[in-house]
Amino acid sequence: MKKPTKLCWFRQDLRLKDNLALNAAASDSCFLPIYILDEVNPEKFKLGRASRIWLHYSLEQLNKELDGNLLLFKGDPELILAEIAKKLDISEVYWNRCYEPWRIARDSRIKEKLIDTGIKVRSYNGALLWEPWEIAKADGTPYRVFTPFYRKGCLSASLPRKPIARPKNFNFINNTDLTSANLPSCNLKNLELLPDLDWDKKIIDNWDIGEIAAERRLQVFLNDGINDYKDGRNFPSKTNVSRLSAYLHWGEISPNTIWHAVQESFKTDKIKPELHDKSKDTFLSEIGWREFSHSLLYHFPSLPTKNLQSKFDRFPWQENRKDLEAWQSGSTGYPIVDAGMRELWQTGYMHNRVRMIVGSFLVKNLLIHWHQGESWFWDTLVDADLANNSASWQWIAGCGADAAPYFRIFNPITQGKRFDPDGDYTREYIPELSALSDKYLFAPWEAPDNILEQAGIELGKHYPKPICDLKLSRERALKAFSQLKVNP
DNA sequence: CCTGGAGTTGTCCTA
DNA sequence: TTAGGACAACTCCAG
Repeated sequence: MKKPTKLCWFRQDLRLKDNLALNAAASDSCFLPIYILDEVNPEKFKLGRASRIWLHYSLEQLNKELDGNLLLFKGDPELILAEIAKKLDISEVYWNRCYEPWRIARDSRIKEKLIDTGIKVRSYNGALLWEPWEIAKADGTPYRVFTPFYRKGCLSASLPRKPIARPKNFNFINNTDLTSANLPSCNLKNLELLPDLDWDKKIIDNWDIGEIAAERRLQVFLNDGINDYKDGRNFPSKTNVSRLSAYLHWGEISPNTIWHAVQESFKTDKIKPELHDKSKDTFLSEIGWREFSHSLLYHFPSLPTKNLQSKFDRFPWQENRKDLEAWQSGSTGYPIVDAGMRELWQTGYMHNRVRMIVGSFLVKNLLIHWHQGESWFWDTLVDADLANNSASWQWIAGCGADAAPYFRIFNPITQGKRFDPDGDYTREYIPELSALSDKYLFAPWEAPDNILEQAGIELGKHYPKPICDLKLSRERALKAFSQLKVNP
């Protein structure tokens, strides 16, 4: 009699460490690890281009860690899993849960089907510190404000589970069985995840992708970044942010691993305890924001498409192709905005402080709908995440949960001066302005002609003139927002 | 049901 | 030069 085979379906948990589904599937007997690229079920939110690049290299790494035993498929998981189960006599199927509404629907369908055919199915929490349905107010309804969600909901709930070790060894299904089953698997190249243009080269130059790289990144952050996180995180040229977002999204590191590693690293550190504690708490609360976004998406599945505050449905957004393209390409004429948008295009990432600046600029100064920003970020960020992306765009637009008040309109000149005081970040991404002094760096149109000339800049030729007037666009936004008042 | 306090990240004007 | 208040009103949350 053949040994029963257990299947581990990798999804957004591309790691061996702290992977509950993997440990369950690989505990004994025969083990089959698979990944399925599903381009059938997601309707609106198919993977963006940057995400596809990241996924390509993540799968390559994961396959390496599994000694080349990861099977890849492309298509509808429901059909593929049924075929594998039938051909290989699969007895048990394991995965870690995902929380996008379309995945929840798909996975419950699949679970039901598999159980119907007599297969044992188990799913685990591998992506969140607390399940969205566990955190609720006393009356059972979900939180809509971050602070009570985090302090009362999360921190007073059970402590996050400690990470578990990776399985010691794998008993992969043998090759003869696999070959004779003739599964419709394909190689990495056939998944066609890489774009036609050379864009991916720039992106991978900036990142080491995969589980091992994620752990290294965490160590770098714990050694250098986190100590001055509270203040340093606001400065895009400093190295105080973790840059773990993409790894977290793809599950190359678990939030539990990060949470407990941070706690541990502070236990042993005796320098400047009060500052450290503030930095520690601030960083952990950012993990809390990730939990909050996922909770919002879970309880309000229309978060990616509909204003959480429906009074925003009558907001007078402007259609403006030209302005949108200027924003996307980093040619608005506002250096800190353009630096951010170019960082995004060149690296697949943007520093959080700058995300807020470019978001505020799009939504408030240009009055362009947050959907446009959301979808550009979705396409170009390596950390594109449905929950974080939609919750954050709604937040900056003012229509989200616990959102920024409407009068909070970032001034790109002030923000540039305050958070990039030496201009290092801005000059890195806008080299054509590098010879311009700090004084005019964030408002080059204010520089006298001779200063511009000395710096070798002709506005409108080497660098664009600003596409809108800050004062006027601010007033226009305030007026637009005032139309939403319930009792004018 | 009522009530009081509070709500990630800002800007601008005025004294 | 700098510190403090206005910018509005609303909803959320907990006691």
